[in-house]
Amino acid sequence: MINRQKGCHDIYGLEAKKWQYVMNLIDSVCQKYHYDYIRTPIFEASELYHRGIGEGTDIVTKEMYDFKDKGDRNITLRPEGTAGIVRAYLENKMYGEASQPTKLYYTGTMYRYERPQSGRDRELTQFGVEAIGSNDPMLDAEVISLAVNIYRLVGLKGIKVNLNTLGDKESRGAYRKALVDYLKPHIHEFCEDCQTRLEKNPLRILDCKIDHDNEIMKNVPKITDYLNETSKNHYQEVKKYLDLLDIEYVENPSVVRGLDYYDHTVFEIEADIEGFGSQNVLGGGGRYNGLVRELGGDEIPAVGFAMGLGRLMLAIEKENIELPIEDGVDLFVMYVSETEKEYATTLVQELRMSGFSVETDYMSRSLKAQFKQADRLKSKFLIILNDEDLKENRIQIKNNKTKEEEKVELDYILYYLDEQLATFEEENSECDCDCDCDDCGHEHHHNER
RNA sequence: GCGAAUAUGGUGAAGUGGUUAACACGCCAGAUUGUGGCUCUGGUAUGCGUGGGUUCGAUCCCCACUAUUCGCCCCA
Repeated sequence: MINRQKGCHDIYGLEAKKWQYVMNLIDSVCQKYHYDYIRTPIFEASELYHRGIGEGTDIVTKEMYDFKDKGDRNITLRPEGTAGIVRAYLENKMYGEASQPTKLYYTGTMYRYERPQSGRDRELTQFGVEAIGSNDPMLDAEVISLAVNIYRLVGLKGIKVNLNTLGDKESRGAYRKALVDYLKPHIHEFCEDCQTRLEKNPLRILDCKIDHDNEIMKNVPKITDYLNETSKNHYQEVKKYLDLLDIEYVENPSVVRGLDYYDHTVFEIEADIEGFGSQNVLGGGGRYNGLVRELGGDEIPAVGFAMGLGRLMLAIEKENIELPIEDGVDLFVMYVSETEKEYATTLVQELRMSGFSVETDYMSRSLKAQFKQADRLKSKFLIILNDEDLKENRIQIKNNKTKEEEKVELDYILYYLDEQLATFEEENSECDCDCDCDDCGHEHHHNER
């Protein structure tokens, strides 16, 4: 017996339906925001990530799935989406297209060699957007609002947006220097990791959980004091547009992000839900004005985010949100004799081609067991074939809710079923939630408790 | 990479150093000679993660390994 690999999952059944629902929601929201779908390869040249994500980052130093292919090329399974998208943007010269900025979205699996735990897998699915070619702060806000609105639309309540800015290169350099100067005399009091961070990536010390409560951290220099005019303005504008968009956020100077390519706006959206695991960041992103150049393009600004869909699913589960999932079938066709079975074969196909979702028996079940199976599948109507009826060119159709049965002439089956299903839907679509909304058409759902 | 917990049938889950390892769900059949969902009756399962050790005897005790889960680190 061969088992699934560590940190990977088989998604099927009800869970798979939930995924499909969320994916569809994402597609429709992105369409409204006018982001175009893009699909890039799951593996890329290793160098892309070394240059794109940053040589010193944890992802690159210890979490990448990389290997040599038969042609001796260094290959890496993508650990994140942005670098590949920017590569595609440059390679396909999207900057030359008439419509700018280039707004793209993707969903797909990413791979990181990590120790799995709640909310963290080796194969993870991310959804993300990238808007390349504009430095407009309104776009920063749009990207954040797109993420927030997706969480809102699935019905999540406990989300919190943490916002910060890293400033441009100049500001960040000045801040970095001030930070190192401030921390250096005390660094021996910090944890081992922070001691190495001081050299490699001092900003990361800000979100260290171990040293967070250290006295010294209370008076640590703030990035906001080191922003130059352009950086300060950009940040102010982003906040202005977020307010206009009615997106709540918390300014949190400890949000620094783990990938090197970020500058200016950075944000993280965390789950504020009881019982959620410690990996509570649902999504994050920001501006990365330096990345396109880093990967060989011109100086082209960009902004984006990514969210982990596995964590989103976890959040949906923890908040007991019931997604409006369609399951079950319209019709179950039952038969016993061989001639009935032959008729069932063609009837089932005809009904399916006419737009109904239809199931039948493949297990040589007794009639009784077929009734059970039909119930399990939540079949709305049952068709019970009978040689006697067939001789008289009619079939028996039973409403599985009211238990009413009717014999219907073969010529009228489609018409009859269309009509019956319509009234069935109507009778069973009454909203049983106790909300006060006017138009409870089940387009939305409610998770008030 | 580090730490902790767990490992019993299709599923959930009791339990014991010693004849046939509970119970529940599920599934199948019958009561109901072609109309189920409730009920009752019966049936079902090559099951104690793998490899060693202690013992007359191990699912139970010890060791190792593996896997899963949770946490650290880091990230989505």
